[in-house]
Amino acid sequence: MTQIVSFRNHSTPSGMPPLSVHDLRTGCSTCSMRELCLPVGLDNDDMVRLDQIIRRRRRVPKGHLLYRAGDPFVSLYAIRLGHFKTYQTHREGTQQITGFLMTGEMLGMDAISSEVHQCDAMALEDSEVCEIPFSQLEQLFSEIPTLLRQFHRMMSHEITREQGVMLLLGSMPADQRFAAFLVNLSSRYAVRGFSASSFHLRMGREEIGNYLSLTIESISRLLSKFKKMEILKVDNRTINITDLPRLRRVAAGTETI
Amino acid sequence: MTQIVSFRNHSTPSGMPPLSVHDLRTGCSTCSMRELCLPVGLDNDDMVRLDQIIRRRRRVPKGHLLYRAGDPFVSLYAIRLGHFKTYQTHREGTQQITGFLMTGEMLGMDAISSEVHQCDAMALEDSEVCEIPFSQLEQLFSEIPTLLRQFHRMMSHEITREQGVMLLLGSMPADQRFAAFLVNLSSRYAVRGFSASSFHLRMGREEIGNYLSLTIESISRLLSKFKKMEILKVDNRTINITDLPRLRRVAAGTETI
DNA sequence: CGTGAATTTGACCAATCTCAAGCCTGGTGG
DNA sequence: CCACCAGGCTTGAGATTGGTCAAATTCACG
Repeated sequence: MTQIVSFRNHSTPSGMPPLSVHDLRTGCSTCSMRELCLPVGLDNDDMVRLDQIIRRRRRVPKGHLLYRAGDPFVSLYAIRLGHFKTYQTHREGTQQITGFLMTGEMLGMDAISSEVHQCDAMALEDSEVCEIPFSQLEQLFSEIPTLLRQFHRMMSHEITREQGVMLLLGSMPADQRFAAFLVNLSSRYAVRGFSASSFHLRMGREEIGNYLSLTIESISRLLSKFKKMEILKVDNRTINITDLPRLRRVAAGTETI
Repeated sequence: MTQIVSFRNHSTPSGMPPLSVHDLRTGCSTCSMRELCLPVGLDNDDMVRLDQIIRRRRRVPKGHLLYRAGDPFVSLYAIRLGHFKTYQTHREGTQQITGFLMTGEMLGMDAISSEVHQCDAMALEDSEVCEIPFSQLEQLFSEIPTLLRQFHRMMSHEITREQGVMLLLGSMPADQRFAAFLVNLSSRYAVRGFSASSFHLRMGREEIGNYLSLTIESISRLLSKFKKMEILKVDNRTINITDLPRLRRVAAGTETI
């Protein structure tokens, strides 16, 4: 692992072509399940069956909840378009964000065990998801072994991702955490065919701080520090990484500030 | 969730009878996979097929590695007896412990996605595991749907557990973290039919500190503090919880110290 | 332009770490 | 059986990172 932290890594196996704008417009082709099956030799019949299940779409406007903690678990959701955050709520009020998810990533896997959703999932912008009824998916597993295998990879990948966050929260100082966060976003946008160096933050400083267990003030100070170091330019929520290699070194702890 | 933190929760669905000493002596009956299938109506035939796969046992002496990061992923392991820790290694030297596992719990699920183990697994005492070759398990999935469903629950449960640790590392002060750690151990021993109030720590202060992202000194001070508060008694690595309700309140943050 | 929310910046504070010393404890050899 | 040693643990004092509080600034948007 050259990159120690891997927040929510893209769910796409490496080697997969990045999504094109065309993909974003046609059917459910950005759904994780479908994506994941393309490179592993599902035949056309299988694809059709998969599509029959995941065809249902649902729009979620900015700020609205896709599901909330306590809801019965019925479906997994693959993000077709947009961004989400997942968070758990403590005692009245305090929330802890457990992940930021983008196009092609999957929501709801943590609910399989208890059959109840463990967190809220909120759209950070107007978004659209594919609903995948889990019981139907399970049926399909028996018919399409490849699909099952990919599903296992996704679950396992989520476990690995969370271990990365544990590592980050557990043993990185603030600057390293934040750098790792930015590097992670950058890679995930790159995989999706967007710029790795310039992107728009869909979440506010407060949400970033919450996720990284830092205060909003710390995030702000770190942004200023990175700006001064000429690692990046900031225009409100637009980030422009001017020295990605250095940012990576900061994230890795190789370069102390 | 009354108990906010759920480190490595027991993998047994609630309502399952705790393991008896008898269980510990007969065959592979403590393997997670087997355990998990008992209450969900696997018939005898299925059970036999499962046993054929998981029959292979392996002893791991204290301090030895079951697998190490980078090893190719071949099997999952269910702990038959003993305790393990899993940890990732940073740059030369530093390690971050990601979990402590006990009898009946499963190791290796994080390796499915990459087909390479992501962490080292070391025995904290002389231990014994059942080896479950994953490819054979996959074959069995198609024959025994119930088994597959249980497997998904286990994966999902691991995701939930890690979210709990994220919550813990992200938003709890030191005393709360350590209390949560002890409450968690206590519950897991209770489920296994051991005393909830008195148990032996298999890991040193340093390992606890590493897991909770606290220094060894902090752990030591917290032990002293809890002793003074008459929440517990400590004799070396033997913990005796004298006021579990209060410890729970500290863990929950209800009772500030 | 005006208004409230989000962000930035500064000064100070507190939780936790670091460093350093001393203390048990269990194992070993005389 | 006892003394000694090494490793792990405890305790104290001071340093640091990141948090808190407060004020100033900028931005989004009507």
